[in-house]
Amino acid sequence: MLISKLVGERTKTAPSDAVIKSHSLMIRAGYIKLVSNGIWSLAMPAKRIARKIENIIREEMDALEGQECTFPVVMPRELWEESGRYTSIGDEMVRFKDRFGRDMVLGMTHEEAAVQFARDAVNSYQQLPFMIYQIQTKFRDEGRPRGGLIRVREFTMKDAYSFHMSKEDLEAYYERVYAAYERIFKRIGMKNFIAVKSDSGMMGGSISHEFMLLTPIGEDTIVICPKCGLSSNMEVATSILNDAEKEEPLPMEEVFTGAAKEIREVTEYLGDIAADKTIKAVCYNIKGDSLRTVVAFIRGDLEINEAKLKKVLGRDIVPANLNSGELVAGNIGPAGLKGDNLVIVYDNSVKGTVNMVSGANKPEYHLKNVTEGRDFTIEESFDIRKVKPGEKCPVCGAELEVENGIEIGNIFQLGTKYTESMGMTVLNSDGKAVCPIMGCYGIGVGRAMASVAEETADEKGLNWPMAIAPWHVYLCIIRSDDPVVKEKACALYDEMQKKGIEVLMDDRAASAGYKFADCDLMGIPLRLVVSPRALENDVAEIKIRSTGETITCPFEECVDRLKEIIERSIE
RNA sequence: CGAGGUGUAGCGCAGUUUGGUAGCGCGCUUGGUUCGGGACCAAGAGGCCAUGGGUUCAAAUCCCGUCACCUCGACCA
Repeated sequence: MLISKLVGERTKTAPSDAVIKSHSLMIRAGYIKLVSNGIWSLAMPAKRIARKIENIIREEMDALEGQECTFPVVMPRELWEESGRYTSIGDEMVRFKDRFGRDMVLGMTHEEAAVQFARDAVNSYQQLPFMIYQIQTKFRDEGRPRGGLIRVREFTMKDAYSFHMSKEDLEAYYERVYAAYERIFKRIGMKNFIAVKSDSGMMGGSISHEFMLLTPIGEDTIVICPKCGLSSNMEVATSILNDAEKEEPLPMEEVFTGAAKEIREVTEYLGDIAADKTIKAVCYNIKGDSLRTVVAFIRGDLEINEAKLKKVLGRDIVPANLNSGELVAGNIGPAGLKGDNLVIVYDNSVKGTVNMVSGANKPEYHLKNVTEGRDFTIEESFDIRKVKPGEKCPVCGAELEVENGIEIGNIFQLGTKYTESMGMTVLNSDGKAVCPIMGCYGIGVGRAMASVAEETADEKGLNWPMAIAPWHVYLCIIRSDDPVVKEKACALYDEMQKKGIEVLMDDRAASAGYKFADCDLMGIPLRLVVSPRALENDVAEIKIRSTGETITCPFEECVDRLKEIIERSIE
């Protein structure tokens, strides 16, 4: 490819609205162009990277006996009603009518399509297990896309679906996919990633993992044990709290606290009270049922984990509107709390507490020395709290750390949610119809690309690992107006292409510095300079983008040297 | 969906306070001089100032509405 003909504008100045490296640099290097909020066009270099990532994924999926298919982007409402997700999924799924007035949806995931595809074709246990996958466009109408390709509405995803006769078989296959995912992310050049236990959310199913790139810009929060390696998404992470000191219960008393409502205000008002000696109430409404209010009690220094609370309730929740009800916002406490339509949930941290401060359920007053078992009684408590750094690992007891990550892939043990709801059965060896057990496995291609960019870019620009670089070599002609130089460079260009080296030639009549800067910005791993100076000495100069190392070699040998470096860095 | 911010040439921005001929840098075109880390000179091209409605002799500028984009939050297989 000649850079003079490459469509995609490279700029010296960063777009003012891009706040993360990969977003800003991919725009500056002419890789991506915004079309609409969360919707991008990819220029040739980005498309080449995407294709290389896809091919690596494809190889690994094929090695797992995967069968590549394509499912449709547009599907009819009826298909999604079979699984019940036409109504259970919210605004994230785009719905529209076709010209005949039929309800259609844009695919945001393809469990329904995969089951619909497989259920008629597969009739016998002898055809299982199998895995079908696709690499295709998804559309999810995100509320707030951000960060360039990190969070978008339209994107390319590899999604795979496996079908098994037994849980054991699924588990064994799941392990193989897990290992394949680790290989995929390593092969595309990602370094600082981990697999974490995750919430299976609307997907259904039980066991699931997310593969996360650890980075401060990540939107997900991950709890990691530095000692035993246990790592979980914050949504499901658990920890052990330090035991409270044993205390004798003191008589409960009412204290005036005026306008103090938040824990910080109350502890400041009362002077000598620590936040962990308080109980706070956090209120929610059940989604679609605004009459009922969920009151979650938790120790004052801790935070409610809404994902866990949702699971305990089995319902979706939204922040409560307390203006209309009988609750006294800011003064809610477990002792003496009365009200119709209340759903009270206690966090484990409140169980067995002694001499706590909590709301008195009337304006301007709190209670001191509230003691569980005497002033109120917990029949059942749950873990509905967020883990904080420094709390103890539930497995080994070491102090947990909290980091941010970008989710770049996930794997789920789905179970029979879709095969049951959509009526997919096969005959087992006893001739009995059973629903196959499913797993599903996703990787976002664009997000993986942006994540690698984020991890490898430096102050000069992008910096692609050889395995996914848009081109291996940036052939930089200094003095392209010199016919001898130009001729030599063009000969090299042809030779490299014959030998399978992917090369981008800078044939422009620009200064050396200008070209070097573009090369660095685009992040091409190797730079080959052909110049009058080098030709005079019959040498060529190779510069390695990632290390800054420069190699001077005899002109005749440079293509072979490049070939060798490329092969060494892809293995 | 809530709060805040921004829309002026392909990109980055000034001009808006105090209404009066649409500007700068980069990039682009042409010619010339340069030529190993974003060269220089000269001459050009390119804008319905997001959009709709007001106010005014006159609106990028003042008023009202709408849209788009960005940030934080909510939401998110």
